Amino acid sequence: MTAAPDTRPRRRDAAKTRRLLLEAARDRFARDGYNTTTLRDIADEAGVNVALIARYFESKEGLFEACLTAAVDELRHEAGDVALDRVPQIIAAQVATVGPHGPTGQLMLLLRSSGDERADEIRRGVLRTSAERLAAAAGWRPGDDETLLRAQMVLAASLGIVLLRVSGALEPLMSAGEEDLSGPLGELVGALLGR
Amino acid sequence: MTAAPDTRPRRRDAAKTRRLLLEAARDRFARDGYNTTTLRDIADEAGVNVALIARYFESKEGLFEACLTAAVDELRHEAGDVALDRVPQIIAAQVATVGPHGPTGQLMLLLRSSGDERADEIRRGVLRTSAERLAAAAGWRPGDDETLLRAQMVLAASLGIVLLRVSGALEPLMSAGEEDLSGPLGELVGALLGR
DNA sequence: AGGATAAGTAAACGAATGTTGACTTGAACC
DNA sequence: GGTTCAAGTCAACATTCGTTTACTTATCCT
Repeated sequence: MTAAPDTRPRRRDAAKTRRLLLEAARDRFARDGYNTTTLRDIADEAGVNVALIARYFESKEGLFEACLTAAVDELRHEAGDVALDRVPQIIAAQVATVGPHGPTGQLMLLLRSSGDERADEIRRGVLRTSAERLAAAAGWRPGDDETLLRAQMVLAASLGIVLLRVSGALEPLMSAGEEDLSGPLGELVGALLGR
Repeated sequence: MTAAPDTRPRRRDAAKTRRLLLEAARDRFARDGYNTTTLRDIADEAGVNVALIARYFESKEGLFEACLTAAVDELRHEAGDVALDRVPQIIAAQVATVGPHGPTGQLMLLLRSSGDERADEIRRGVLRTSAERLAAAAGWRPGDDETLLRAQMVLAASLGIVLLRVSGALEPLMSAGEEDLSGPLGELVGALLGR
């Protein structure tokens, strides 16, 4: 019997607690912002000790940075090059799945400033490449500032909708489903990045 | 010589320092959010002593609430009932004047949560009536959820653009002027609340 | 079985923050 | 001029937060 990977749940599992911390941190950071969220809140929500954050993520900024890069990976995985007419559906799906207590609040992380220079750098990079990918779907070539501006406005609109949904308590926007959003979003994208 | 109101600058002027504190607080709250901003920062920026905040505004939450109501008054003053085709210009003007160090960051206050229940109540009220006024310009009547949803999406888009301009460092969106924004905004509004 | 090592815990530190109270100073009024 | 009271200052408080340190306990290896 050679080395079969042990799949039994271990009472002490570094990878698991690290993952629990990361998930809890993403939820809290996305919902409440960087400065409002305390490490003790995160640790409690993950059910582990506060000191473990320092062990696994060095510091609070390190944890936030890990949240950002994790979100970046998921987003990158999700969307490659897409056709323009599928953009509204994708945005609607992303926006709709972000409820006040929803699981996928990655988008919100892009708006939550930490003050940390490196985290801000990552954040800017994600926003910039997202806008460029969006613009590219509308036939953007480097130098075409008008199209890029419009793509950034689409991105800004999407983020604004997410923000109001998670923290705004505006009806009917908050409880609107993907099917309610995709229509108006389609017209919005069509108007800005036009057919 | 009867009681002519004394217009000479007084070395000690309660109303003036109160105003200085309020302006400094609005700038910092709008730019950095509630929890990130410290009372000592605000007092330093206003050039007065920290303890005066407690005297004039009771507490930090009281100060934030004062900022919100002040912003509400200005916004209410600014826009009564307007025709739909003038909406994009108004939004563009509001959005354009909000630079990273600009003076009028009232809109951002609507997104900065304080956690305080009464402040959140005010915030929700402003957002709700703004959306309804916007919807009314597009012929909305109570019960018409589709139009209201679209008006809220316009509002969300505007706030998202402001947010990315003040904290995003996205070019060309950040340095776009009112004349660059009014065109695309017009198409956005037209598409969502459209004729 | 027994030690070695990683995983987890508990408690405390220093710094920063909101808030409070006593004190000082300037201006208005007699 | 002297009194009075608001306007402004100073210093300290109790908490909270991020972080560190020393300690305990479970799991793996020989």
